[in-house]
Amino acid sequence: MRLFFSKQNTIYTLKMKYNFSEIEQKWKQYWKDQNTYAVSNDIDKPKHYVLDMFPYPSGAGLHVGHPLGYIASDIYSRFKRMQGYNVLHPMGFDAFGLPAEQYALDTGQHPAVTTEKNIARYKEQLDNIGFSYDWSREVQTCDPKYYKWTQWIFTQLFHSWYNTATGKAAPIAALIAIFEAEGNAQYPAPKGTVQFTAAEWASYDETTQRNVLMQYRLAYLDHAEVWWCEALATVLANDEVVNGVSERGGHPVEKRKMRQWFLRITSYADNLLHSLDKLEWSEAMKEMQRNWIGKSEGAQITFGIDNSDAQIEVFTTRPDTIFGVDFMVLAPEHELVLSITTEEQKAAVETYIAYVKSRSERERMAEKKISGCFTGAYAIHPLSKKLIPVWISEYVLAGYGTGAIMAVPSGDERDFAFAQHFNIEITNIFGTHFTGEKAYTDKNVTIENSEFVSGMSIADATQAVLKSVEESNSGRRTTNFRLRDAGFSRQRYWGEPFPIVYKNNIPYTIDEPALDLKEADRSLPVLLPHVDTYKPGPNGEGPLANIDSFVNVTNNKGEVLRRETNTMPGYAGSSWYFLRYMDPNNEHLFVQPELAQYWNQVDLYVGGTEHAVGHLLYSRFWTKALHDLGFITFDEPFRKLLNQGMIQGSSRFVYRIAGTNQFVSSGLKNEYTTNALHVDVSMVDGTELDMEAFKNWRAEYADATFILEDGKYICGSEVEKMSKSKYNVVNPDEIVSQYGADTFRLYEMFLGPIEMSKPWDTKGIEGVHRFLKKLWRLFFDEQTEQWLVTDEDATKDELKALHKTIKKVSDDIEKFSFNTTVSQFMIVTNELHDLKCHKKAVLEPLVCLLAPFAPHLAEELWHKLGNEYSIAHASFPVYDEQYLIESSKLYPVAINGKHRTNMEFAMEAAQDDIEKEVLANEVVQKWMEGKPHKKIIFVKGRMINVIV
RNA sequence: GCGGAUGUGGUGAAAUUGGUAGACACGCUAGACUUAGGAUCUAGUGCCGCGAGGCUUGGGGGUUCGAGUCCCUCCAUCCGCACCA
Repeated sequence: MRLFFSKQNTIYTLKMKYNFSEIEQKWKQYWKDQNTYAVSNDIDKPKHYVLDMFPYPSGAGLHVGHPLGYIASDIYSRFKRMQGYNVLHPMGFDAFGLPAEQYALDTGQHPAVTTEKNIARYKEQLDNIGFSYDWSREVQTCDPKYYKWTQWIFTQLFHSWYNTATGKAAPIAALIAIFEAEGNAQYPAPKGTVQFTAAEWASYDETTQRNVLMQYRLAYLDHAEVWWCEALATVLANDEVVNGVSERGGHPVEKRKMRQWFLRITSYADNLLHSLDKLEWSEAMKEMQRNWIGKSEGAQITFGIDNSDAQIEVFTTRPDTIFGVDFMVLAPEHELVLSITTEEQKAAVETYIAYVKSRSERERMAEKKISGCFTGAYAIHPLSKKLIPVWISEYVLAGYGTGAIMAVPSGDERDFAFAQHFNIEITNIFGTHFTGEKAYTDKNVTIENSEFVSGMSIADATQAVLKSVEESNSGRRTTNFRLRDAGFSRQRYWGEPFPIVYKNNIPYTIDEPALDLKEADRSLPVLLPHVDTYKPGPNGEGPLANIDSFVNVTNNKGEVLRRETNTMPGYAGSSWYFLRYMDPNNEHLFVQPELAQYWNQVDLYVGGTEHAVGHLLYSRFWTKALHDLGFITFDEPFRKLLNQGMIQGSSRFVYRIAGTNQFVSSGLKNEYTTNALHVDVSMVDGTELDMEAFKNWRAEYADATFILEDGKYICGSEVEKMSKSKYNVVNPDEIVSQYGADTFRLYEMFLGPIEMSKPWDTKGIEGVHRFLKKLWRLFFDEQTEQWLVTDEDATKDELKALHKTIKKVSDDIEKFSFNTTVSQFMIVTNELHDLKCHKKAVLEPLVCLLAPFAPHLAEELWHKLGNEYSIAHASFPVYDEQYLIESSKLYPVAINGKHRTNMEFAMEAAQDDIEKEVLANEVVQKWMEGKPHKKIIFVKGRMINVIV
């Protein structure tokens, strides 16, 4: 049996050993007592705002992947603070959401209770890692003091419209004034078709007027499809629907239209697109937003229907191909489908629609199998007057464009595949370019076989067709966006209630005089009521519909009115939280203007790419709307964005021989038929399984037997997402207690570039831990328990090592290249050990450099060096070029591009002299094999290459 | 399907942006010190080869005196896709 010696024994016998747990506890307490990280609104100081995407506090707690970005932003914050900036670096919680509600459904525990518990746990875990947050500025989106202002912003959006003439949101009162003066001829509704004069407007009753205004509001009611599960009598989120059935219970689901709130983000599509240019985000991230917004220029063209008054509007980016139209395709949900379908096709169309109802949008887009159904109807070509069959197919989506396309199989791949599959004859409009084998999609071509545009380029043909359809009133130029208005309703409990009450089925915000609500019901926040059950309400409504005392409001006239029972989605609270940190306790304003002006944009925003198009787009939209309405002075929330990668789990597998309780080691598994099973990574050292631990893991493995290789059971491994179900989760608390927070912080940074995904490997942490111990030994002799630091003057070599490090560290932090910074710390520590340097003149600046990375250890050494204030307020060292100048360079010398030897030359040596010396060199002569040199390439300070 | 990214030793990675590929670590091998080692120190460690030397940055091709880096092409893996947040 092996003997294990406890760490504690050694720690207490050697006092001067690096005792991270003692050090870290001491300074955490000190920072707390001294309020070291409290941020004042000192508006005379230069500011820097460093923000993390706040977490959703899940029941599972943090795993080692979560803090990666937090560590990076903390390093940057501490760095900026030491450079003299007033740094706002807050943290909070995105605390409304589906998981807490699901947990409540399963266990009956109130989401408020579990959320509070989870937040407490998160804070404890975060504090463990030594972050420099100002917790007095914490926000929680589920706190009524916070969501009061989320509701307030919603109210502003409800009472606003987007004025296309000014390109800005404006109060709805201004729109009403316009309607009263001139009707809406100059201000058509974004998606509506109503037109009226001032006189007509005046003649409308309140209901009609409100309905018209609804078509303009930035927050508005409309109808949209949601996943409906009859068995659960509820609406489901996309990820609650798996393989076409509900995740819970596996019940069938279908899409159903419901009245929902929306935010008119599409009004800002162009603005959101163009102002990307002024942001310091990665091109990849901007590209994702551009694609999401999906601007495309084209035309909307109207096709009549034979024997019908109905008209089909299509959107196309290729009006030039209009004479190549061989069929039309409507989205199966298109409103005209049932009315134009002929009797003979009715049954087939209905069957097809039923099939599509069970399909998610993503399935439809990814589907390679072609499907569709002929409606029996024929459209009339607006120019050639030819009759064109009208089909429906899932590849046309109702939400994009007009939900209908003109199909040009010779020029579009999907149309081509569709035509082939259904044997639709293809018109060739590209002459010899189109072979009949596949669609011709190249844009550099002459259009043929197309009446008056034959022989034209695509550009010319596009203009000619547009002119023609505009003249015949059958089409117009339009810009289409892929971006859709944001669905803002959830039929759920755990979210912000809407500050909306209905009167005569018309929504009003609670403060509107028309409702005449009692004082108590007229002010924000509308509190989320306590419930006893989280079951859905009737008719697909959320749980709030079950609570009569919430739903019914009696106004001053004694009328019983009805509250909105939907709640807001998860992104409501997260769309503006960065503003609240600036002034978190203000009871009168969502943020005081002077503070918003001072703290301004977030200078560095750190978070994962998974938010590329959701959260980041919505926050930009809210910021722009708040800016237009005059509440803040900037129209982009996040100036610079840093995306951290994911830390993946490294899973371990054992291989059970099929039908037995015998497990075979990884290397021998191919000799048997086996099933791979995840095992908990904590039972595996590297890849070697602790067989005893495994037997004790679960009763079913108690009498497991093993087939070993070299006396060991070796596990298989695979990199996967870190998750409980894969038993590969590593908890930061464990790492911190074993190695300390400073080691943990350094190791996460050392793992690789911050924006890259990488697997977690606990084994590698020894390296950085060793480095900290080695650094410690520059200050202390562990054997003699002596403080080694002296006041001697530093040598040239020592200063060079120091200043090289100052330069590298400062440059790398600005580039967010933290992994190379840690390497540099290791390099300089190795160098100082070799130089036996224990001089304060070198070590003190070094401690300051290290402070953002390993704040506890740095604080300890800083105080041991005789400083009385926190290192958080020390100055970051600045390098001096004079210590870095090199007088000579060891050049690599290559012959014909192959590196053969190295030769040292003075930096100032003349090229002629260098060439002479190189040619005279023995090694060089050997490789030149007596041949004359053609030329010599000399790059000063870099290399020498001799060509023969 | 669309969009975004990534491929370099046994492993995580570095490379001054076109100039000595593999810094810094992990792991491994050998040794020193030690009552002990999961402390510390020393040496070695991309691959092939006894050696001289050759090969090597996912595969193939190209530009260049010189390519991990630029261009073309193919392959593989990961992430997102609108009600998870």
